[in-house]
Amino acid sequence: MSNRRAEILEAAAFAFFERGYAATSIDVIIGRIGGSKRNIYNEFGSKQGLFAALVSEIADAALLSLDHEKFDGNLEATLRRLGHRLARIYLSPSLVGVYRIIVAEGQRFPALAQAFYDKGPGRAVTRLAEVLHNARHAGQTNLVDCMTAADVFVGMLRGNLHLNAVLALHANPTESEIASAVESAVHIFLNGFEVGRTSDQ
Amino acid sequence: MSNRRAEILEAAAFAFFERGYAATSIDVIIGRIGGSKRNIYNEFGSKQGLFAALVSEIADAALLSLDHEKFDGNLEATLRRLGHRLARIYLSPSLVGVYRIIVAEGQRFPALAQAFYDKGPGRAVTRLAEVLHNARHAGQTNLVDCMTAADVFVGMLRGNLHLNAVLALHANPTESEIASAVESAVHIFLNGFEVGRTSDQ
DNA sequence: TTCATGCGGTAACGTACGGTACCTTATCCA
DNA sequence: TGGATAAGGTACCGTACGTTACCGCATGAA
Repeated sequence: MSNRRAEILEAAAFAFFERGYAATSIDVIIGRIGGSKRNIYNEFGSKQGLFAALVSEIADAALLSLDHEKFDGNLEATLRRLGHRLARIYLSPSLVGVYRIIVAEGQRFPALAQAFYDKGPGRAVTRLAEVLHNARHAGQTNLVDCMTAADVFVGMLRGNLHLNAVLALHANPTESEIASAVESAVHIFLNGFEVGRTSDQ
Repeated sequence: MSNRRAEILEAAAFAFFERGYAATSIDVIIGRIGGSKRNIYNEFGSKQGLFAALVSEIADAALLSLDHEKFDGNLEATLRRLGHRLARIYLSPSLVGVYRIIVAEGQRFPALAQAFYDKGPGRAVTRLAEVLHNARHAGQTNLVDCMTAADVFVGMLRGNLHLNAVLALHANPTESEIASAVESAVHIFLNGFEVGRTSDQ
């Protein structure tokens, strides 16, 4: 894991995220950090190999922090905490960038799309399903289909702010926007939209 | 609105959806339907112009059917019907195709991304907010923030199946998968996940 | 010190792209 | 029927890309 390798990956991320996969040239990437294209071809073999390494690295690193999430005895608090973390991950520039390109190139690189899903959203769903499973064992819920429930919750979180981020319609959601989106998701997930809703405005 | 124009747009859609914007050449598009590149450049001016026309047309046509949706006195039934229609729209190959490319190119064509959102997801949210507003006037609900509620509901629907479709991980969701996703979304939106949940399995 | 080995830089190759100049052909009005 | 006008086809231009051949240079062993 040389330093040069990391340097190349960082420059590649910057370039790919800015211009997309097809529109980014090896020359531009190497132009950012100096040196020659041989650096890239010696290390990654091809443009495709460089991109695959980048996707793998970013998706893996982004979701890693979720693995330490545990059910702490309070389902609502756990959902809120996990939701916050997940929302922040999904809105992080690097994951949004990878998402954009994977979406565009998924059909041409099916293995990459699958790997991205497994390391990213798939892992989030699995992790949440485990949390819900533990909560059921602790008597905090009696829902049976933990996997579907996790799917829905993760989908809600992604739906709220992710589309805007992905389409680059708004620069950055504020902290309070994120908090409010997570709050809505948790509340609806547990109670539905109306029941016990704090009537704002 | 000549026939030739429609023919070009259809071929362009096919090519763009298959290979992405940057990787699709004018030659390939015209190769599908015969003739010469002058047809495209006379009608659309540039590759960008062709793509913009395509996005506008597809996003506009896809969401058009939503404009006839009305609140019919039963909120749950209305949500279910609107949800079904929306899910089908979001999963339609043409909208998935446009979404893929818009996501990838949104940063370089901000106006296109905005237009896509306004004609697509934005219109869906607005339409649903109106339905909820009417439902409130009819006494079927007392929720106050119709816009946020609509946002969440649309997000839930998108979250469930859309990601899989967009990443091309599964060929086509079955009718029953769509129905079950809509059912989950409606149920959770109204009641939360557990309350009164039909215990499947 | 010498020689082998492998990496880094340069320059180029072959290809393919978006766009256009130019010529041909069809269409339409008088 | 004849002439003008627009559209279609062909061939090409300049450019830029991914990749590689080739060469110099540093490094480490003997």
